[in-house]
This record gives sequence, structure tokens and C-alpha cells, in this order.
Amino acid sequence: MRILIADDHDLLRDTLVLYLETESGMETETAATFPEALEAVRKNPPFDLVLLDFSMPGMNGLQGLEIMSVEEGAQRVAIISGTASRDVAEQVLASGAAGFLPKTLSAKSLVNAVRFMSMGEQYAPLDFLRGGEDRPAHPLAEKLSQREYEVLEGLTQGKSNKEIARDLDIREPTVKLHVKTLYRKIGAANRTQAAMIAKDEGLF
Amino acid sequence: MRILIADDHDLLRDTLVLYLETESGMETETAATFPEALEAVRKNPPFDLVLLDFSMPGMNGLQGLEIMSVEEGAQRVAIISGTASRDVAEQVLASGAAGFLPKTLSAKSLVNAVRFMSMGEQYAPLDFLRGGEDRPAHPLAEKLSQREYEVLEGLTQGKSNKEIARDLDIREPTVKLHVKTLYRKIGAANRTQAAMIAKDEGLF
DNA sequence: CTAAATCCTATCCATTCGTATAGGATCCGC
DNA sequence: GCGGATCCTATACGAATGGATAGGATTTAG
Repeated sequence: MRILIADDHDLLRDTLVLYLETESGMETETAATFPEALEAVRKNPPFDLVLLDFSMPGMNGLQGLEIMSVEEGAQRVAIISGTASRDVAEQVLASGAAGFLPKTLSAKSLVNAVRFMSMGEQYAPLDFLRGGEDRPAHPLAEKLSQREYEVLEGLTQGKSNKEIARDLDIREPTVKLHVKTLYRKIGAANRTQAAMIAKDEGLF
Repeated sequence: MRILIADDHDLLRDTLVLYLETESGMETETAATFPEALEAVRKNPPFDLVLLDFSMPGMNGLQGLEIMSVEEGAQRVAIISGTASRDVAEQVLASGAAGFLPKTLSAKSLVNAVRFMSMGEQYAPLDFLRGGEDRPAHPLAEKLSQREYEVLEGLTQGKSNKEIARDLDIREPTVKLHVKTLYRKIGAANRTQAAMIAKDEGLF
């Protein structure tokens, strides 16, 4: 089974390659950037599975996934990420990727996931997706109400109160109240700080 | 040599442990959160070196480093991070940590760095620090003037124009102009978007 | 040296943001 | 059913932000 691992973290790449080859006898190739990965797929196909880091040079988030997906030499493409949130994972899976692998996955689970995906299945850790379907389950997010959570998402996208109000179909004064109360809850002094905090906490 | 590896990415932990033990015969212990790491250090000392992930549950950035540094069982403490920037690295080193290890380091370099640090030296990859000493050298940052760069840093910290003006010792109207022009340069519509863009690009 | 470019400073004004305050709606446990 | 909690709505106002415009200082190219 041939696998291409594209990740700019040498540390992970080096150790993961060793693990996959010694523990499960897979044949691996590596790349540190998205262009390198593309080149590897074109020069040395085919790969049973291509693992792309969500945040590496040239990747540009979902864009890289789209490009790699149409390559002949890449039968299946999966995203691996250390920071991405549930929102991102859902977008990845909706784009038809073979799977989404957070780096909080154990090495053993990853091997199983790789096998699973190369058989044509779509993989994602259930607890990762379930985590937010009903409730945020995040240390910070769980203090916020549903509305406040939605408003905070708007803040992280740099939207104005008016835009958020339109998107959520509520009045602007209401948005302003939610904004103010969520500042208190997360300890922000203004909207920029709120957005940065949410980002640091890995929300959205 | 006993090493404690604290990182919430199981994938890295599993593979790194295997690597360190088989390739260089080090004795490792692991933790997935900062509290776990603290417990390990107290229950099972001493460790020659403690590696702390900069962003893991309970870590709180530099705060975790300070706490761990005063522990008896942790002779030396180093920070490991996949996303932190040069600014953070400098703060870490200034706090008296044994070293700063980006995850872009190769596995081989990491082993060398671990040995180096356990001998009492302070380690940091030179190219990582040098990268921004004279010039930003960043695709996005190099379009900005020095002042605009400094103002943008203030934005990412959620400061008001007035605060930024005070910190840089310039007038507030000037800050407002820099803010406006840097919006144009980086394609932001407001300060929150500017901050998020800078964050995404890994500045600061 | 002159001219262009870049940066710092400044003023004016419309819009947005942040906060306080308050009434009404809904859902819950008791 | 009746508090109590939570959420949505609204008004009002001072503070901060975003944009337009313009003059002066400094640097760089020719």
C-alpha cells in the first residue's frame, strides 16, 4: 500500500514514516509543501492514499484538497490537521475527501483509518464530529448560549453587527447584546480580542 | 536519560516515543494535558527534560512554562510548538526555558537538541530566530511598512487605536491612517479581519 | 539638486461599536 | 401554575472606528 504524507512538520513526518513502515509495512513517500506533494503524485503515481496537512505552505485550506482530488495518481485524498475545528472537518468531508484525521488521533487509530480509507470508505473520528452537533463541549464554548456561539462565529469572520444580524435573521440591537455578554463570558474587551480568543481556542 | 513528552496530539506522541526509544535509547513518559504533565513530574521524578506543547489543554501559553519551571522534578523545560511564531519563541527563551522546538524540526535534529539541552545548554533553531530579525521576510508582511507592521501587531492584540498610539509613541490620527492603508494592503475590511488574517498568516 | 516616493501628522465627518437599561417571550423545575 | 432563568427585542448615547483629504519630513532615483 503506497501512501503519500504531505506535512510541513518534519518531526511528525519523520516519526510517522518510521512507524507506518515498521509497524504496518506500508510504503510511504513524503512532501513538505503542497507543490511538492503535487509533483510527487504526478511523477510517481499511483498512490493508494494521499494525506494532506490542512495548514502547510501552498495548501490554502480547502483549495489544495480540490486540486489534489482531481489528480489521476491520487486515488484517495484525506486531510490531516492539528488545529482545525469541527466546522472545518465537516467542510472537508462534504468536499468528498476520503477522510479527516485530527492529530489527536493515536498512531494505532491512524493506521486503522488509513486501511479503512484505502478500501473506499470515508473516515472521521466520531467523537470529533459528535462533539459539537448537539453541544459545543468545548471548555470555553460551553459557557456560551447557542446564539452567542453563532454571534461569536460571525465575529471571527470579521463581520459587522449588521451582517451578523442579517445572517442569523435577528435584529442588530440583539446582536449587540449577545456581543456584549459573550465578551464578559470569555474575557474580551472588544470584538477583535473576542475573535482572537475564539481562534486561539480552536473554535470554528 | 528520562524525558517527559506533553502534547495533546496523540499521533505525534506515539510516533515520537517510538522513535526516541528505538533510535536513541531514551526513556520516555507522556502526558496529553498540562495537568497530566504536572502530575507525572510530581509522582515520578526526576526528569532530565520536560517537553511542553505550547498549545495543549491547560497550558495557557507561557503560564504553563512558568509553573513547570519551578517544579523540583523537572530539571529542564523546553517548549515544542507547531504554530508559534518567532515572537513567541523569543518570549519562551527569555523566560529561561531550556529551548524552543518548532515541529518543523526533523526527528534527527530533535534528538540532537534534546541531548544538547539536557547538558544545560539553551537551544533554538537558528534559522527560525534569524528569519525575522532584520526583515519580516514574510510574503504578506513585506508589503507593509515598518510602522504598519507594528500597528498590525497592536491590532492582533485587540488594542484600540489610542492604545497603539501610546505604545508606539505616535498620535492617534496617524495610527488610523496606518490602519486604513494596511487594510488595503492585506485585503481586510475592518480591524477584526485584519487581525484574523495576520493570525492565519502566522505573523506575531 | 530635483522630483518622485514613502511615511508621519493632522482635521472633519459619517458610521459602527460598546454599554446601560428595560420590557416581553419561552422554557424549565418545583 | 408560578417563579426563575434564559433569550430576543428595543431605545439612547458616548466612544471608537473607517474614510476622505491635505500638508510636511525624509529618503531615493535620476
